[in-house]
Amino acid sequence: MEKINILLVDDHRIMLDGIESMLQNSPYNIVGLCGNGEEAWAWINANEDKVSIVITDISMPIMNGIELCKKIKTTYHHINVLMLSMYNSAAAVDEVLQAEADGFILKNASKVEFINALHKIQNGGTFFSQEIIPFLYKQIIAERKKEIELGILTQREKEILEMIALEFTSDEIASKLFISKKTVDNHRTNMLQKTHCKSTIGLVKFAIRNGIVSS
Amino acid sequence: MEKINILLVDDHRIMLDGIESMLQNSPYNIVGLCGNGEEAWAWINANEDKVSIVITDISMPIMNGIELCKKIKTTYHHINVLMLSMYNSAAAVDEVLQAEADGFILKNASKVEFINALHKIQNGGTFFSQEIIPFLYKQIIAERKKEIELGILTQREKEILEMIALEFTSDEIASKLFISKKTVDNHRTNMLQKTHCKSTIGLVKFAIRNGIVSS
DNA sequence: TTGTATATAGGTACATATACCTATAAAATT
DNA sequence: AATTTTATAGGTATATGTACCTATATACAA
Repeated sequence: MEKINILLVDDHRIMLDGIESMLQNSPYNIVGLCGNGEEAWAWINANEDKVSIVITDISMPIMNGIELCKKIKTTYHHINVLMLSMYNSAAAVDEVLQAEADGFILKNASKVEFINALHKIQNGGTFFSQEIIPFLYKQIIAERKKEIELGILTQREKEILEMIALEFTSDEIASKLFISKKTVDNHRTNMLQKTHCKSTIGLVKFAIRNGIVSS
Repeated sequence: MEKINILLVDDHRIMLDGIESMLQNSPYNIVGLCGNGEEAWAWINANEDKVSIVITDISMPIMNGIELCKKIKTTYHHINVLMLSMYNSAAAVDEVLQAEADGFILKNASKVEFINALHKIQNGGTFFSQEIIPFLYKQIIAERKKEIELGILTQREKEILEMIALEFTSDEIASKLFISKKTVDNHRTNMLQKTHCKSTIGLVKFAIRNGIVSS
């Protein structure tokens, strides 16, 4: 039986060793080891037909796993990607999904789970650690809330809110948008009502919370 | 030659495997494996004379490596501790030093460095990864900057800034602090000057940026 | 000990924001 | 076709914040 070729990408030597020893006596064959995304990307470009699955850490120097995954997915559709992470943070899960990885497991996964993930991915499926699921769920709920929270404002209101949070006064905003100061103030009043904020300060915190501006 | 007994503590199975394979054909003998600090602490209390060196990860569930190290160092002076970390953050290094660990290396350390660290520690010495030094320096600079940013405000100013960011008006703050509104306004003016902000909005963003309040 | 920073408080003037109104035209929705 | 939302703009009054001042007592540092 022919073995499945795997490229291992991780900047932690111990991790590479650990995974390598895990895959002994399995149908998976490690054909390459890389210490960061850039190295891995060069390797793949030189050996695109020699690898079926790329197992990559998320946080690495120079080029991280997310970027690597995005590059792979836009150029080599036949290569599947399994992401590895130390922590199950909502942000990480989100990034992995956006990078369109085929699987995401934590580094404390058991050998059984690991092999299982590879098996599913190799067969065109996806695999996400059980531990990630509740986090993912929370993330989805949070995203929904975020959209709802932002959804209560119109495009114009968001535009004005951004300028408010950028420390422009109503007068300045009016000038920049070629509208009356009075109109800007009306938008302010409406936003205060909609967001149940007491003052501009609350609006600014709302803007930061929802990613309209950064602090 | 008698082997040196080692207790391995890490919540990542792959990491345990990796270290175990690294220590094959070495004078070190792994006599126990634990998944977190609490487990390890119980193990040590039951086998205090069977272990010479504890190799422990820093971040673990229930009880982390720092706490474990502190407990070991206050009760069992003869046990040496080598801390492992995924990242070389200044905060981590600082904590490791405070916990009085005998060594601190990163998880991407080579086998040679690993064995070297154990050797030095076993002989009553200490070992810290070279890789930690430059990062530590940067981190310290960064920490200093942060402290400077917050340090430009007095305690009272920070107190008032927090209340401002919590959407209280000067009048309300004055009432709560039993001072004049005029005093509060003076603090505002001073803070605006110190932080080079245009208005309260800038102050609030400053407060959020520096962790005085959350958005 | 002589300055410097801090916390306090007042005056005056001006700038900015907010709370109520009304009103109109275009766009979207029902 | 009728209704609602959105973006626009005005009036008036008040609330809140900001820019300049001065001033005092205390604590801390050069």
